[in-house]
Amino acid sequence: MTHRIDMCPRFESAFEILGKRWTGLIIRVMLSGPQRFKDIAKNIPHLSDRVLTGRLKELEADGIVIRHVYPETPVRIEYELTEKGRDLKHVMDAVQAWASDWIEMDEPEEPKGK
Amino acid sequence: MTHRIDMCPRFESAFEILGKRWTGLIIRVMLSGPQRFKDIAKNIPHLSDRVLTGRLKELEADGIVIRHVYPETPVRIEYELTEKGRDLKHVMDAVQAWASDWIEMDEPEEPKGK
DNA sequence: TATTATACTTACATAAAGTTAGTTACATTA
DNA sequence: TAATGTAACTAACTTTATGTAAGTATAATA
Repeated sequence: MTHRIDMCPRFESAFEILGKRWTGLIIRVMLSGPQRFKDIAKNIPHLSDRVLTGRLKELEADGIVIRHVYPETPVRIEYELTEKGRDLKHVMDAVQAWASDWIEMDEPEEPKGK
Repeated sequence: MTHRIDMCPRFESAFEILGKRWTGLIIRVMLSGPQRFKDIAKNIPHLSDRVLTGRLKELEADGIVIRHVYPETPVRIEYELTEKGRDLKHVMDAVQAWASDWIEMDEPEEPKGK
């Protein structure tokens, strides 16, 4: 009816994943290799256990992450990126490049005067 | 204390912007040139006015978008990406490439059997 | 049996997003 | 002059997502 830009549904799908809080940081941390739950949590300061659990499940459902269970004592569970997940490195690199060019960091991490 | 990966604060900042629902799609639509409020809304189906207003303000505050007011009748307001915003094209291209490689679209946009 | 550690769950509070309706400003029309 | 129409919001309310704190499951060990 009206002429609208043809928004690629794959692009929309991609942003349903990336456009959620924490997802980008989780993937970035996992790009350095398989990680245990607590290691991911440790590397992403304000991320809660509850949300990390949810995100890992979503990413697993999306085929971006695999969950490995090692029946040791205590049980060891590792999360690893699939090829699909590792290929997001190109996206993360682009974000990093943009951030390096454009984000200033004069103020400390949590500015008070807000 | 513990050894954690040094999460680049610029990267975190970038994902505070990109890691919000709709932001990626809004920027993608704006990459095709200055747009009026209603045009952006028209090109992003399920995005509400309320959220679009908020996102445009955030993006303006982040220096990614400029708001131009043309005192015509009725008043015409156009939103345009700044250089900082246009430079996000590289990120969007990487997302598009990843999505083209990895996102399947067998099922219709809103699968029923979920 | 009690203790310890990891990887979750659950319950509840707050913040963000969705939905619908209304407002403002101005020119055109009746 | 009053009614109408349009774009760009804004307000009120509901629903969903996230934050926070505490609790659970499992298995080896003391």
